[in-house]
Amino acid sequence: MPAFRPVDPKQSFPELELTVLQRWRRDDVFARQLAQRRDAGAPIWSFYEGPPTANGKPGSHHVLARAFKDVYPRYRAMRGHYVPRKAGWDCHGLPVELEVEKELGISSKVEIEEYGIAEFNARCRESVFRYVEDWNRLTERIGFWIDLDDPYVTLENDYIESVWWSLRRIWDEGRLYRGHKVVPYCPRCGTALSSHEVAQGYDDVEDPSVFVRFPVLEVPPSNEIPESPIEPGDSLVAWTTTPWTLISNAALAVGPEIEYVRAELDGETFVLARDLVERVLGEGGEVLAHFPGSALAGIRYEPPFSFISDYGPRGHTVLEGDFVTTEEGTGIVHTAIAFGEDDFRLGEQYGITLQNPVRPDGTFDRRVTDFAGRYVKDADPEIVETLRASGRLLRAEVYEHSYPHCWRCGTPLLYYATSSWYLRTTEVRDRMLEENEQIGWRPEHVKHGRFGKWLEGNVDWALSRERYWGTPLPIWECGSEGCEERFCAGSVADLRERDGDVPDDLHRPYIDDVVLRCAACGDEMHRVKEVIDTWYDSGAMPFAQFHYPFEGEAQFEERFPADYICEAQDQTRGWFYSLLVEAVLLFDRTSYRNCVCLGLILDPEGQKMSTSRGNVVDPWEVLATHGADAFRWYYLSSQQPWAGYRFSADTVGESLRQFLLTLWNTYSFFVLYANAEQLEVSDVDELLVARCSDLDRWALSRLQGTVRTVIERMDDYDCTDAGRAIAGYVEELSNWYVRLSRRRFWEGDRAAFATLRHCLLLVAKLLAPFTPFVADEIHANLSHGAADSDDSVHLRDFPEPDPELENGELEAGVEAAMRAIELGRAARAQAKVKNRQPLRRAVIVATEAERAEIERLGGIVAGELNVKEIEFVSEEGELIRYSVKPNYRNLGPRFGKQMPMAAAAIEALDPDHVAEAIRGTRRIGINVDGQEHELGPDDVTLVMQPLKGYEVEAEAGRAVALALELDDGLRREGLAREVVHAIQNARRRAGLDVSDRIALALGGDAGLLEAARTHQDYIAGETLATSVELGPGADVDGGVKTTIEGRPLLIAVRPS
RNA sequence: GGGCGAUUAGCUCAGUUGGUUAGAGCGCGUCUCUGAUAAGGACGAGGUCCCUGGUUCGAGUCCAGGAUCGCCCA
Repeated sequence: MPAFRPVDPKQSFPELELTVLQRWRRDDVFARQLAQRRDAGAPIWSFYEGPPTANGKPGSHHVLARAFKDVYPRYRAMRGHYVPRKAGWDCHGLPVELEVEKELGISSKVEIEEYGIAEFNARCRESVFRYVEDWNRLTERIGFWIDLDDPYVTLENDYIESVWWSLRRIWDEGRLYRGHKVVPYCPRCGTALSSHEVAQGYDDVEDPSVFVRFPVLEVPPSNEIPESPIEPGDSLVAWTTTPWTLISNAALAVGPEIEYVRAELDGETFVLARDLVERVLGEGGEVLAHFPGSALAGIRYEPPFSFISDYGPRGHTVLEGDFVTTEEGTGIVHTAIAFGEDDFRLGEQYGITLQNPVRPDGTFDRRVTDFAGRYVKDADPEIVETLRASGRLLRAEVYEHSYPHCWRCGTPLLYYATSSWYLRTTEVRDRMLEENEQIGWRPEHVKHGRFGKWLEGNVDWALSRERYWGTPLPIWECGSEGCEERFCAGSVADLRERDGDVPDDLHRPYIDDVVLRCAACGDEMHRVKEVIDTWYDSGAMPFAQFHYPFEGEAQFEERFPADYICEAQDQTRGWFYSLLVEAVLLFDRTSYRNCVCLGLILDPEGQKMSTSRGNVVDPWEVLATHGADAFRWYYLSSQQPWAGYRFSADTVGESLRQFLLTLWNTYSFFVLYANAEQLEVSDVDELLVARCSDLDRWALSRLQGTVRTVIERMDDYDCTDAGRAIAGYVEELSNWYVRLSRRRFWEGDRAAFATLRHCLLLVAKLLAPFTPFVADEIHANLSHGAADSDDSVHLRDFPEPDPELENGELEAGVEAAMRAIELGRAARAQAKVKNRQPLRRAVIVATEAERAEIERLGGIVAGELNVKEIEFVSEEGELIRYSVKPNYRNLGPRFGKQMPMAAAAIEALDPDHVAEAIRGTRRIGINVDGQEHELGPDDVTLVMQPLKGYEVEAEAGRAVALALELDDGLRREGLAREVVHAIQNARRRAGLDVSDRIALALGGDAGLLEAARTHQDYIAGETLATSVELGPGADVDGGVKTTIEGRPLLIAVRPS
């Protein structure tokens, strides 16, 4: 029974992960990690889960978010925090309703109401959990530790009640009000559309484009323009593409800074913006005077229609508006308060009375006698004709532009003033900006960029939706004429107190049946019909997830605000905003301290991944082929997450090969030889630094720096750099430490085993937040061996760097040795001399300091280069030539403009003298522009030029030269190594284990056999041969035949 | 139309406060090594650092303008 569970070097990671998952489940590891910290009174590190909606299958982009939501909590937990992680589900909203509408084959509010709100909402309720099992399965499979057994669910009565509580708080502060606003509105569906919906429905259409005369009636005295005063009878010219809104014309708007003219054409006088005279009037217009728009303010004019005239004192006058441009039209803007956002704002600013003669179905009401009952767009041609008949029409054209349509029914949208409930967020705008300064954003630019800009432009939140499946707005209004009484419920108890009969389900339609008694007049109060924007639900999660303040007070307080949240960048105006604004409204502070924004997942062609494009990668496919660790590792380390990902299953495979397999091979190497040596865990669990080799100490030293970097980067929410640091270390461990130390492992060197085990265990801990499966597997086997244990790396503390194990000089030395090895290998390749052919000597060019370090590792360097001896040539060697380069970084600031001259002067210096100057035995200077400058050692760099007569490779001041001449001894040795190589291949072909002993027989070419005889002990040792037969008499029957340098060799290998 | 971001090798990405020969991995070609490896190593091909100006002794890096792409919003 081996001490360590044998490791399959070709292990399937997906299979491995499933066994680890079972272990976690069996040992209840997640719960124990939580309990361990909680029971120890560890400080809380708070994470808020942004709730997904489970009415669709989770995709690969959800794996991205969940990987990032997992990695930092895991890290913090290992660093000693108690990190509770409560799952959540977002349940309400229009997308859910649309899904259900699609199922039912209906597409309008009328149809929903015919179908029945109760049944409709019941279907919505069912729909939002349709894929919850898929979500739970995926969440567990990718190792996202979050408490799925006790999630917050936004449709539950408790959650709704907490939301009500918050709305009541805001109501009490006078920040929840009913107001009017112009919104994109579909008259056929009878509902406003969200901006997201509007964006889907832009379409090119042809609309009428009309220029209309607005005759001046009266010019206020203060506005007289001396040169050429506007006179009654002049025509102000305005332009519109929606003639039907002219019926509601309430004012004209001009830009105060824009220049306008009074111009004559065919005996008629027009007023319009200077820049647009030609476009509107043609060539013939004669300009009489020009003046700024402010000179027009207050002018009273005659409106084109007189159905409605009561707009208040500033009605049908010229107003100043900051939104006016001269890019199209006339620079004078027809203003219809109810049908445009700018118009509406202008109306508010000047106190224009809001008049809306268009009914919710898009038809004119009775006041518009001539057109009453007509759908507004259909009335356009007749309206134009009427204008023509009355002499008001200056010009009518057809205008093609992109205009929004209802994406469901294709009806052109109207911009339409409708009443909504608002949160007065503008009152806390400055507080939000202040709190935003406290938030750590990743990437940093979000703070003052996308998010900060959004906050600066804050407008009151239109909270209500005239829909069905959402948290009902808890406002009851008195139905009695003239009674303004309203009541905002802050709890279920509030309703009961007012004798409301509270239903079991707080959703529509049941809540609509709750009738209260008006406190003022005693009449009946009914709930308003609206539900609230589902974003409010999600922003309420800091308190609503605990049913605060009705219960869960302690939990709320200890977890508020969150230390960390993470979502995709599109949440800037979604969850990131709703969380902040609600927290500031209710608690006057932000609800999160750090926020990581994730980018988009694109397909390999750079196209956004979406179901409609059909380019989504099924996460289960990735998990089945490469596994969760590879999936996570790709996301966490391949690049900064906000940059977005060019994603395909293949790129995940690449990160698997690149990193996880390197790690796994190193680990399996350890286990293979530890078991071959029959080591026990206790043989290697103590790291005795005193018995370690330089290379051991090097591996340990590099590890400390890696630990420090990982902690520093993880504390800064930069798992990308942290992951890359780990990958860099694993690469060094595998390709330098293990490769150069192999012989020690074959020979059972305990210090090597203890070192490698120590490093791998620490790497497993560093990796635990990243690749929790493979980290736990390696940790389990190396710490306990084959013994069964319920220990887990995830219950351990994160490593701390140990300064005792750090050795900067050693690291520099090994670095120099590595460079020498790399250069030597290059020289061999250049000379086309195989590595197996020993050479007499390598000559290494190095500084004195490097020389000392390389000499410490001389054996390793000689072995790697396969040379008998190493010789050093330092600066003083006569074979060396130098060239001198200026150090721009130092000298640039000193010489400034004279730098080019200084550089030329330095390059002309005698390199040998510079070398002496650097050693401090001589002083040296240059003369630039008649001025003398002394140079210090840091001002110049010496570049050593390679030697002559050797095969050399050189780079940046280092060089390695190889002596290429061979003697018979070296040749024989080279042949012996070729023979070993051939025997090893034969062993492998025979299917022998690395530790199997053999009986060896060799036949064939006499020269080869002679080399083999000379180095018989070496060959036997290398190939684990207990007996060696050589020569013509050797029993090579059944052996394999091969050739070395064209000479035949027969090899027979038998287990002994 | 506005805001934000990106653009470096065929592909995926690094590139520090501005410092003079711009890097890595993958892929490709040639060679090599193997007593762990799906691996490792060497060499090679492959670059208008998106473009144009500017600042500077010096710009992939800083500034301005433009192009293209993406996101968010109108």
